[in-house]
Amino acid sequence: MVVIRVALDVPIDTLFDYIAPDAVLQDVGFRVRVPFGKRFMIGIIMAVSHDTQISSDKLKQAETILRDIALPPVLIDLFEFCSRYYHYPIGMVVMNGLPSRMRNVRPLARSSHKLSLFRLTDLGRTIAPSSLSARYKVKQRLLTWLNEVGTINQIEARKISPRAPKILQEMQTQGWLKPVSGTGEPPLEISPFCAVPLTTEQTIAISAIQTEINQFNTWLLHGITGSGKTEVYLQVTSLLLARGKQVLILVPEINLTPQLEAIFRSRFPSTCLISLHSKLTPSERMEGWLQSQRGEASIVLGTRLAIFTPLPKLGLIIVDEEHDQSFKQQDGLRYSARDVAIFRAKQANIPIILGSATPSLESYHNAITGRFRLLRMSTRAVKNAVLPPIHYIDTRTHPLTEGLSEPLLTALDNYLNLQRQSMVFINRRGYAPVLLCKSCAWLASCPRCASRLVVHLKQKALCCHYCGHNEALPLACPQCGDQDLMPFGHGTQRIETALERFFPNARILRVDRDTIRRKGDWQTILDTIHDRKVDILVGTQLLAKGHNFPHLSLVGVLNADASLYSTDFRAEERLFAQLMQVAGRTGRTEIAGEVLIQTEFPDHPLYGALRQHDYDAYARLLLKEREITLFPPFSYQALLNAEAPEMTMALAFLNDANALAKPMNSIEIFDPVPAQMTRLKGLERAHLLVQSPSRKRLQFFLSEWYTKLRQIPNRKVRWALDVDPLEF
DNA sequence: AGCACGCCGACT
DNA sequence: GTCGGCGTGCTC
Repeated sequence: MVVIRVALDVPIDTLFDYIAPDAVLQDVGFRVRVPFGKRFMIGIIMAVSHDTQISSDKLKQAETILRDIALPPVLIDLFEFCSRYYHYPIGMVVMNGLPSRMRNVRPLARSSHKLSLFRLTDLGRTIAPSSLSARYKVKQRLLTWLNEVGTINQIEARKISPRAPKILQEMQTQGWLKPVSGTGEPPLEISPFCAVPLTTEQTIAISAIQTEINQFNTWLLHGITGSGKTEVYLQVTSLLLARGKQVLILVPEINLTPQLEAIFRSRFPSTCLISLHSKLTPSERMEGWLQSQRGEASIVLGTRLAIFTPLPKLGLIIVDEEHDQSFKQQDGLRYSARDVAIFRAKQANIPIILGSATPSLESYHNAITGRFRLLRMSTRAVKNAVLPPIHYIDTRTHPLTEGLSEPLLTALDNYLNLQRQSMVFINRRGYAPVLLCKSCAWLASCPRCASRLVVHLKQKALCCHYCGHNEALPLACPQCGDQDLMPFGHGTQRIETALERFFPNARILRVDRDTIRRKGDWQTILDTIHDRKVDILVGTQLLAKGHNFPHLSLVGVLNADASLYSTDFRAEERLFAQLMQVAGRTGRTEIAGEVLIQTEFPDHPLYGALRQHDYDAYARLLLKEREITLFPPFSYQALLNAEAPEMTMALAFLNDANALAKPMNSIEIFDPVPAQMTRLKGLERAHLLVQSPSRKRLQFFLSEWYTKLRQIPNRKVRWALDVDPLEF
């Protein structure tokens, strides 16, 4: 009797056995349609066997094995590793990692046009976009793109206009375009053209990686902002493309994809590059997945979900901004794409590069203890570009008007007169974070969360930044009826308004999640900044991440101190990284920049190290503290999260869980406590922390504990384990 | 997660 | 009498 073991998208941590008379060993990895309870489901065959533990009266027969696309064995191993390490049901791990389109039985037709990639013919190159009449706006934009980037695919075209695919066909019949086959043949341009000579540090980094290009190594590329990490990525990528290998590049945020994509595309114009992220339609994602799986896509660039892409010829993984929290998924399968990437590189025996100006303390510790190989780049790549001086404005002696100090306003005025760009950074969107009634001290709070509602004056609304709850801005206090409601504190909208008053002639642009949504396009904002159509930028950390603004001279930081009081032991690490990133936005060209930070604690060691741009000194200081307190990276943690309608239920569950835990050597279990965000979306939340100096022992403990936890009869409590948690 | 069964209250 | 509330239990 032939039995197949199937992974199904259900929250039960087991595989399901089915009789499949026609199954063979080679069917592992194929999809299969099976009866499950009263319905049918699509699953993945994880194993083929001759015996089963399941009694024959329960055993059903599989309906059809869909032998169209198979998951390669390495991907199955990867899923199994994730299920084991993160203690999450195997079927849900598998389905989380695959395009949703695969759950559909509809044949995965390869629509012919999706593959096509176009480039200009010699005739096409002679046509200036501006020579076309304004009636052909789409055609103009397609030509401009092609002139700048070299190639265009269907997905990019559709972003320009929904009619673009048709117009591309038209341009092809006009003889302006020719299709390029994306069949993964080695690129014509093997060594990429680099306009600027490499720095010594770049050369050293590249040749170090090059000498061990065929084996597993975790390289920590610790390069200050502007030191040219991207150039190192490009050069190492070209080495592997020349060997016919595939390269996987992970970026933290979707906003960073287009930028890096454009750089890679212009450097490797005839190489098939695809980008994978959550904004693609299910079909687009499926198509990208298939191109990767067939080995046609040579460069795969994407957010954390891209780590589960099948890549038969994988030769290198790059994780850019490796310290970024976005690599950790915060719900469902709580995986760290960076850590999974390291596993994957080891599995494939290939190098992995973790790049950052401010590495996570975990990675930094691994580098100085020799587990990772450290590559440093401490000078800026552009000649004469220097790191900007950082000054502090003591807000105890400099009073604030609308959140802004007089020295900062003077500096803004100076740079405005010099026609240089400035940026004011405040990590809080909206107008004011609190709405307060002056007569009865009522505070606007979210009905579903333990959070304050944020005033959004322009939309005349109160918003919860955790659950999205939105209500009209009240005219009077709902508690006492007094009309004296006061917005308290400052957000980007309020700073924008204040700056408009202080500098009526300046062109001010606010950049945060709200304006991105409204304008619909991050790219147009970037263009506006690059074309110097803006004098003062006001924004959140969205502005800080990875972007290069050559005309920026002044960076002002408001409200940085908030993180210094945080109970989160990683808050300082994050604040330091964030301020280093913000400071790095300026002085990237020959023209020196300047950073002004408003703070109540200018003598805090964090600010001292920041002034020196000394990541190492501060990282070592933080590591000392972590060593004494036995926090990560000197211990490994797991969090048991529970949520329920009542806090008592959540805590009761955690107490039961605690009682079930077998006391073990070098495993420390803390008491259950309410989560930082006590209530979220109407559910009360609590957790229990487990800590151990040994990752192995922690894993051993968790495996045993998890099997017991699964047997607790499920009351109204939803629970999940978070291994290596970043949020508490 | 679905989807059943099952046992109590308020309706045509 | 039965429609429907959601507690409990199972899915190979």
